[in-house]
Amino acid sequence: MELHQLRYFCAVARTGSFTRAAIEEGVAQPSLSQQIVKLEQTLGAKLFDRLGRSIQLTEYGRTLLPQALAILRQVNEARSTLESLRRGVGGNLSVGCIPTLTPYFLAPRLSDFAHRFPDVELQDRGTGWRPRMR
Amino acid sequence: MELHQLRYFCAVARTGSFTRAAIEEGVAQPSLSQQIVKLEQTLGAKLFDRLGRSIQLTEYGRTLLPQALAILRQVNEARSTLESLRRGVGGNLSVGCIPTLTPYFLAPRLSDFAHRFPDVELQDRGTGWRPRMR
DNA sequence: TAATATTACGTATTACGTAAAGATT
DNA sequence: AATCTTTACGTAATACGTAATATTA
Repeated sequence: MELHQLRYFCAVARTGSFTRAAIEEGVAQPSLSQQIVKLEQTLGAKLFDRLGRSIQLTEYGRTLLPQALAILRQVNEARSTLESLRRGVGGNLSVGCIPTLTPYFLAPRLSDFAHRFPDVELQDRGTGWRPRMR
Repeated sequence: MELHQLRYFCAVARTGSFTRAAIEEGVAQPSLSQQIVKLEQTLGAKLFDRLGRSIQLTEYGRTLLPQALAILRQVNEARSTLESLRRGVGGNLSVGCIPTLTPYFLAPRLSDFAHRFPDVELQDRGTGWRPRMR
């Protein structure tokens, strides 16, 4: 399983065509087709049903697709994170969140952010908001 | 950026040594060293400080490491998901969650699960629990 | 000098492109 | 017949291993 194979797979899934996928990926159709076959062999599962001209994802393909997208997204994220680090990250960003969501939704994301950009200082400035007590 | 390069990178980071990493990965040292250099070139950033015998992650390396691990984890997850699908998934699993967490914590994970194992039926059996109203 | 990383170079794998064949509407 | 995918095959890129060199404790 290689990254370019996952890219090709996603392109075929998205376009529904080996030809269009090859054009988008900038490779020859046969090359792309080979890589898909190879991916299928290494995974031990057919990813597409070839119905003449049209293509349809198999159950395996439908299972792999979101994961492949997630992998590629994460690869791009890694690239852009390093790129940000090279250029330096600047600017100013304020984030708000209702208290109920803070521990489960906001906190882990802030934690990831702090991990990724260790040079960005985070501050809790509060909201000034208080529950009505009267 | 290739998957095997990320594997090599993580191995070096974990072992702190090109030699030990090469042994673990089952390749010759120079080959592994080359791939690390190549990875550094494509990313445009040095990942390790070479201090004679010992190796230390640079800031770029420290930034990349968790992302590389996440990518490899996701790749393995994709593999094992397909493997599970090939073997068929069986058994019986009950999941509980306090109401406060359900929408933000449990729901998206169940959604992912349902997406990954479309043949597994999910049921909400309730908890029998009710808030005290007296 | 012993241990480790890099450089140099030859080899084998493999991804790719072109051309031809097969298949479906 | 036209369009799309697969197969066949030659080429170019590249990952790998061996050998030699450099570097440090």
